[in-house]
Amino acid sequence: MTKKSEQGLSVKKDENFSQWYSEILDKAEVTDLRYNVKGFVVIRPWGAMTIENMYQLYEKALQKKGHKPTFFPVVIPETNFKKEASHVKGFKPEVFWLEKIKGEDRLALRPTSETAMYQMYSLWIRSHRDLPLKLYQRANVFRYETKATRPLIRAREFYWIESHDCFATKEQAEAQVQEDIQTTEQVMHQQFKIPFLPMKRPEWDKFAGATYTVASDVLMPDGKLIQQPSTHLLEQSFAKSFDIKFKDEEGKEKYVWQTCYGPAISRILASVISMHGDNSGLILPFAISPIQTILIPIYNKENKEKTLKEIEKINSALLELGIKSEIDNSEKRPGEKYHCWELKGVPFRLEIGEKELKEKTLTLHIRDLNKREELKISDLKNISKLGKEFDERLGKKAEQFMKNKIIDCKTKSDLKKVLKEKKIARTNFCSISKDGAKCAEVVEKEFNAEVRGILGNKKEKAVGNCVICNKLAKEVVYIGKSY
RNA sequence: GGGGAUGUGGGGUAGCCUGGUAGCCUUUCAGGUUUGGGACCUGACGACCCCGGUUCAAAUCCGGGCAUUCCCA
Repeated sequence: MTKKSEQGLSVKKDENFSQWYSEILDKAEVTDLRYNVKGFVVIRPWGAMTIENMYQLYEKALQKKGHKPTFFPVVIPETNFKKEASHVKGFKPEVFWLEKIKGEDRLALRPTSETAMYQMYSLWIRSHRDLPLKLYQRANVFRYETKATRPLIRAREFYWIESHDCFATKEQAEAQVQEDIQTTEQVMHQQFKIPFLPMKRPEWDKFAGATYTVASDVLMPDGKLIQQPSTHLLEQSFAKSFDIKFKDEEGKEKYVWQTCYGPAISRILASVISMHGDNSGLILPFAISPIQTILIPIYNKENKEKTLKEIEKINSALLELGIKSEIDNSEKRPGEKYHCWELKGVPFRLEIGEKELKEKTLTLHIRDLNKREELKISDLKNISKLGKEFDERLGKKAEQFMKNKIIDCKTKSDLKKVLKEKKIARTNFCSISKDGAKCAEVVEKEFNAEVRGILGNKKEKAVGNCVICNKLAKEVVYIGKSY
């Protein structure tokens, strides 16, 4: 085995995605899997800094739409947790319970925070003037997953944002669901460059306690769908259980209408890694990379001092421009540095050596294109523009990947073929209310796939019959394999 | 959900069948020489997943547990 394959990635992304994914997490120093508790991983600085950037962009978008931050306790008393019946039923098997402390209520580690936050909401909301109330928190949550866990993809602890909103009317709450879909579009798609299908889930697959759920499905390179941010119309089920009421303009007491929204940042990172990465390692969008330009000095004894001095100047200029820039001053040789930073997915590398000093230029290496260009020192200010173009290329590529994978199906054999090709089927289906559950079971048994739902942000009209039972179809659904 | 495979220094592995000295590559650390695509020299640190059983003797055989990983549905 050559040194190169020992130190770089030993598998190709399209040949063995699972192994590629595990290896890249380790070698790019995103996570360390050796913590040795099933479903829990250590997130290392490179991963944590990326996650931090993602959090900031997400929170900024939420705040712009009127959400305010909070922090709630990680523990939820059992009595609270049990207040909303269908919520308990849905989550009960997944809860980590703390051992009971004598004389105190038993405590759950939050799997999600409705039952923590809403008891406070009932204290905070009194008048229609308190509405809408739109709060969120940055939180880690705990779920006892029984399926196979995968780092960042399906873990027993994950890092997310959950926003919980209260309104005076149902219409406002439904508008919030649409706003949440827009937020996913603006952040996950426009900024992280992860395209998605907003799927209104079938009745049998909605969030425990919700009237309906719209979840974003993202396609992974192995052809499986992964659920990303989901938004839920809770209507008044929790409001009634937690007694969240307000007096309207006429002095009438009413229950609030609620929604909640949960983007799991650590899981979105899994999609970012999987969607954009290549056989050389990660490719991080310019918008979220902890380092946007890495500067590599190349020198010999004679010009070392001069080179380092010049590179300091360039680094300062970049920092001044608001670019996250760093100099790699380690004692590794240039070639090793190239490989290292390509593995970590830094968008741009600037090389500065004798040639550049002489010509007052820089050599710019572009990660996704694996191409070198000459950049004049006077053109440093173009880096942010180049960063935008960098992200646009990632976005286009991702969209193309997704677009080519949604195939219209009319028959069971179409369906079989499409799923075998690791694609998503778009097809007529009898119903996503309870009536359709039987057909969904057939899909699961015969094709090992799931009915993911209908588009959540616009209506697609079904013309024809259900692909399974052949009765008149009410819906156009999307069917795919999933995580 | 079902099935298979594997646990040996930080990482990758040999040894296991046929019980008896834990070998190799890499990383890390120290010092030195180097610096335009994964450098070299010298030296050092560091391991048999856990619990039980068989045996004079267990990395090796047996049982259980835990963990990792792949495949299928």
